[in-house]
Amino acid sequence: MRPQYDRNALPKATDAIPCDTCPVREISVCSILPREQRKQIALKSHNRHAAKGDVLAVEGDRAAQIASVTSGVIKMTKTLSDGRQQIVGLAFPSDMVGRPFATDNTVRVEAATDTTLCSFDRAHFEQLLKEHPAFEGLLLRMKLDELDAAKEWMLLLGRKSAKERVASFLSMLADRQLAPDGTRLPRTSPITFELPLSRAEIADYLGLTLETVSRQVSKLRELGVIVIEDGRTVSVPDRQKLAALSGN
Amino acid sequence: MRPQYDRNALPKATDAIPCDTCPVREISVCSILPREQRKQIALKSHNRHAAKGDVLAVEGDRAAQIASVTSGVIKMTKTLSDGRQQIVGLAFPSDMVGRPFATDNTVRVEAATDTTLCSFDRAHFEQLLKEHPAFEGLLLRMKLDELDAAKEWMLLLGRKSAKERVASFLSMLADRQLAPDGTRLPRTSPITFELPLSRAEIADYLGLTLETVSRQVSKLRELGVIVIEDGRTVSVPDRQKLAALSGN
DNA sequence: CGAGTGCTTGAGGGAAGTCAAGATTGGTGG
DNA sequence: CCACCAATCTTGACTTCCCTCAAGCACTCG
Repeated sequence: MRPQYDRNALPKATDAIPCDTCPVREISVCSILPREQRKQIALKSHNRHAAKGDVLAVEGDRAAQIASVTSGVIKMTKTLSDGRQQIVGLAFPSDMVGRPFATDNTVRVEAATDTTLCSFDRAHFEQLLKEHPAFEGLLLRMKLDELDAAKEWMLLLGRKSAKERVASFLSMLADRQLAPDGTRLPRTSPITFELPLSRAEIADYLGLTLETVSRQVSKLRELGVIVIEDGRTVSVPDRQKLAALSGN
Repeated sequence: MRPQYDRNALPKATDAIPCDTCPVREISVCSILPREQRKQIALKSHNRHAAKGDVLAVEGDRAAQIASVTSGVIKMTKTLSDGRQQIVGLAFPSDMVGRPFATDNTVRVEAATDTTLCSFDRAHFEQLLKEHPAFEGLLLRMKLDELDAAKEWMLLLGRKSAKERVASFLSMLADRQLAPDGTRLPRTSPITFELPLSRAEIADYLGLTLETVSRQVSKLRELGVIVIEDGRTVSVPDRQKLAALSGN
């Protein structure tokens, strides 16, 4: 069965990178598995690269691949028939994308930035889950966390003001930044990072319009809560202050 | 450690009902397990009843129980510090409530109607998951479905108009109704059902105000898409027509 | 029968959306 | 290296949909 999207947009296979040098080896699904299991799992996976904008799957498409993000950011979107769009999830390094145990995708999967992935055929992946209950257990835990995050986002989409949404988004990004060695950073220190999304994409994530996002970013800048180094680079001198504007 | 909520509000233990007469035996988690495993699981569970309004857990509380809903509807809510509320999930018969593998609840759990539950201590439940990979696998599948539903809801909260939200909600309720024998109903036939939520609760679920919900329900009634038998009882003569107003 | 609760309807206001210029940025090729 | 073009972002003016506030209605229960 042919996929409906452009084959050229598919991520290209690259030379296999052993898990030992994987950028997220400390925090990915694989991290807590014993070396032996890890090796078996590595055999079934292959490293892929996706350029910004590459579409990995579309709504209604056959769900063929499951992957762990090793660098970059993947966005998952849903679209109404008249074109209104909503980003329903972002996958950062160590997160999984793809839908095990379903024949069809319910979301469009697209690279928000240049991305590297550790990818599995869905059938192989499901086989691994069956053979390694520890792996399945870990995936369950990850999905439970994802569900908690989704609920948090439902609160944002249902009840927060535009300013609170933008502040929450920036706060979330700050919290998800990784140190150069792939480990997580403390939750308090000042931080500078690249926005992985355009204003339009941020709007689609926050349930706003791009103009509203732009206005609210400007207001946060005027308040001194954030510093815009250039359009896409943001500094947060005091994360408490930003968090205070996030509602909650 | 004492729970922070009123002990009197806790569901009361009732006489054990064997799985063989469980109202959701055909569709619950347990349904596809072999009889032997089912028996072991039943040993660890107990039937409980919760009256409408009973609070089973609050945000920040220790996560102590996991339960399968056997009748009624449970709502899960999140609240901002200034009182704004959002319902982030409903659990219908055969759905699970509770958060395995986390010490604290991130949501408030409350009976939206009179409810019966098949309940487990969290520690026992986690033990069962460990001992029965098939059970764990099934829970994973359920949580993946729940995640899909959450994403669908994010689209609603982020992008749909008030009228589309109300139509989507009624459409979803119609789809989730069970026949008297506990099996699922066809997706097309005309249907009459009770709203499990008040106007205020519907508003909290849809990210609207209760006045807006009331107005939109009135408009759908004027359009002839729904018939209000009495304040809480709704008939949908043509479900296609209702679905057409849901956006998507 | 009156009080309480939940629901409906109306009038007015405000937060975010829409439409429309400009300003910046970044990529490309001369 | 710089100039140009397209894409992205910002800002402004106006509109709209939903929220807020308020009043009245329909049931239920003491």
